[in-house]
Amino acid sequence: MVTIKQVSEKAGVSSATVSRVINDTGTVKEKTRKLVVAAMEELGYRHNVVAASLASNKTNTIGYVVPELHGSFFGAMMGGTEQALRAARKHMLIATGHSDETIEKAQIEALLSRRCDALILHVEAVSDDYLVNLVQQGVKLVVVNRYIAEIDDNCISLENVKGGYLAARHLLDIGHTDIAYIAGSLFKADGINRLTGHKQALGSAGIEYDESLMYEGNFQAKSGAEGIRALMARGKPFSAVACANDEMASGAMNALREMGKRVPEDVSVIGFDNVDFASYLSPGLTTIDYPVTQIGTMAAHWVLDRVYGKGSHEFTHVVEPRLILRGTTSSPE
Amino acid sequence: MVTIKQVSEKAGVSSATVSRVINDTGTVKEKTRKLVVAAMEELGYRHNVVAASLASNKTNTIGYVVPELHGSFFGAMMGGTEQALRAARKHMLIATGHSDETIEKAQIEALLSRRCDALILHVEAVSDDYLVNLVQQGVKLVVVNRYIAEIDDNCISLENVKGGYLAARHLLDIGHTDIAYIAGSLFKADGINRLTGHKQALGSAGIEYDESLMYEGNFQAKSGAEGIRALMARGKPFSAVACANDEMASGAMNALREMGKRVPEDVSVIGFDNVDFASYLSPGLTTIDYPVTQIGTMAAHWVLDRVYGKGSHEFTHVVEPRLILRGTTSSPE
DNA sequence: ATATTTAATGAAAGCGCTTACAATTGGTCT
DNA sequence: AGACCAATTGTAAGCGCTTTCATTAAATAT
Repeated sequence: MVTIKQVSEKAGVSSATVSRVINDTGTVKEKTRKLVVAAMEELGYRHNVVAASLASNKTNTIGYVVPELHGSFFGAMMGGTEQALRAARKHMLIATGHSDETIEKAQIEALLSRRCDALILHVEAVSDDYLVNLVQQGVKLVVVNRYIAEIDDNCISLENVKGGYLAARHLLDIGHTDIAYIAGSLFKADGINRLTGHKQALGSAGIEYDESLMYEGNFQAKSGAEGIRALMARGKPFSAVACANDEMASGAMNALREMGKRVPEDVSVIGFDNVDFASYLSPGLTTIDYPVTQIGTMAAHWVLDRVYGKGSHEFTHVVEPRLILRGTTSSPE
Repeated sequence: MVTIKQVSEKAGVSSATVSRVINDTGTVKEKTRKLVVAAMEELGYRHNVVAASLASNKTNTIGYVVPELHGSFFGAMMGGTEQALRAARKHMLIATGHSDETIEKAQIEALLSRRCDALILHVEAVSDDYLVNLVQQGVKLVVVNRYIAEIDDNCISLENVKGGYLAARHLLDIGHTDIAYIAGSLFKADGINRLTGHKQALGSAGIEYDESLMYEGNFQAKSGAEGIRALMARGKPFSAVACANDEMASGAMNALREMGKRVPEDVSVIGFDNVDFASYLSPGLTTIDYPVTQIGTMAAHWVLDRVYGKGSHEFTHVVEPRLILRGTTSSPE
């Protein structure tokens, strides 16, 4: 492997000067710069970022923890981050936490051992205190999709409550009064918050929330179908069902059809997230947009600004959900 | 930041010994090991992997280049890799190539500068020669979804031709003879190969391939819809359409419905890839399974075996597509 | 008890870079 | 021409670890 030393000898300068042209720091006369560049090319020099990181105490690497890699959700988020980071020549070290506290902590620890300059965390199992503590220790991190008051500047989150509200509000607006709800896992913040918003909308319309019209799923398509079957079995009629995410909504749609119900003529369905396949369904799924790519981009901007000082300060800490109207909702007959 | 030196002083041993307990190399008496561990905990020591990498000339990091991060395809692939790698305490540095030669090369170069022990590449724009050359320079890499004869041991690919064949074969088997084809971008190998398989199946059934029943899309849902409209406009009747991926198939299904055609009664549709939302469509999309997670896992096994010598040799270089029967195909009326 | 192995530790030389700081060069101004 | 300042380059001390080799301690053999 060619080193900076060899390049410096070939170019007849000191290694400090070679370092200067590589990093474009300090002042180097154009003539010597060319000399160095020529030497690098001739020797086939490849910069050793590991050594540079050790010496400079900077890795230009961002650690990223997400629950899972499969599915389209986290890919969209990371895609937003990557695009913004690439322009600044930063790289991403990716790890999955599997919504398990031990794994999440181990992954964060591993990323810190690798001296990531900053972390972007979509973690679900680790406690607020743990994260607050990290920040107090001086770890640069952004928490995504989670709000923690003590470190609110480090958080970027969606107003899940509002999203839940918006979905129910839409169904109410077009005339539904008997509205079922298929919730996500209620041990997750998203699951609870979306349901809370749903209840608020019902309340504001003077409709009492009925526990027997709620089914707790687990955010997977299958549980959406199971939810419909369970709900129907309870015998309580409903003309619309709000689901805590699009996967469950698609499962619900299929189950409804299997039971001979038409969507939206017999039952309206609304999802949450607006994942890419929502528009592929037929009819297209009415849903609540979770601007996931935008959140990923904002996390990147936070890091660029706060950690590398290249900021344009282009970020907000709370993003707004909004209704995406497609074909799975209509007024009750 | 606490260093190995400070730990060694606190524990009353040399830094070499501390290094030995951290890496579990060499022989350390149980008693001194405990001493060291206690000192590490007391001081809150965090191993500096960057320094370790420089000294050992190993980063335990695998560089990963994929075309894009969004969509569910690459997430599934990386998920397979991550799971296998995590068990071996390796990490993934992720970069996107955007199917652009300049970007792909720059990303590969960047990952090499960061001294990744190995690369996993899903690249589309870079030439075969370029990759062969890298291998000859001693770069450890796996090329995914691409076959290059000179470095066949470094390749893991799907038999795309066979997949295309299987899809058409299925349509033929259930009685279709007028079969349209919506191709992927034909400047990509996948696009060409899948179409080639399609043609072969037609040929083997004694049916002549008709250019006017082929539409070149671009792998996006929208182009599937456009394909249907273009095909219908040509006036040539068809009772089935094979699509080069699931996104286009879903676009095609929606366009067919908009034009008053039922799927599968009027027109059968078959996709390719078996992405996660294929089963969410209604009816479920009949498609060709591309075992993407498995491919990701195999890439990891290749690296573990060839680069770290932890191999169980659990990998094959070619994976087989297979038919997934759901509800979008049926015999013509 | 002494010689011979083997296990456990330490000393110290890097790994390839960055970055004060010092030294040199080349102008510019009186 | 002499003084002064800015631009350019070099010197050398780390960054925090791994690893070879030498050394010492412990175990086994004779």
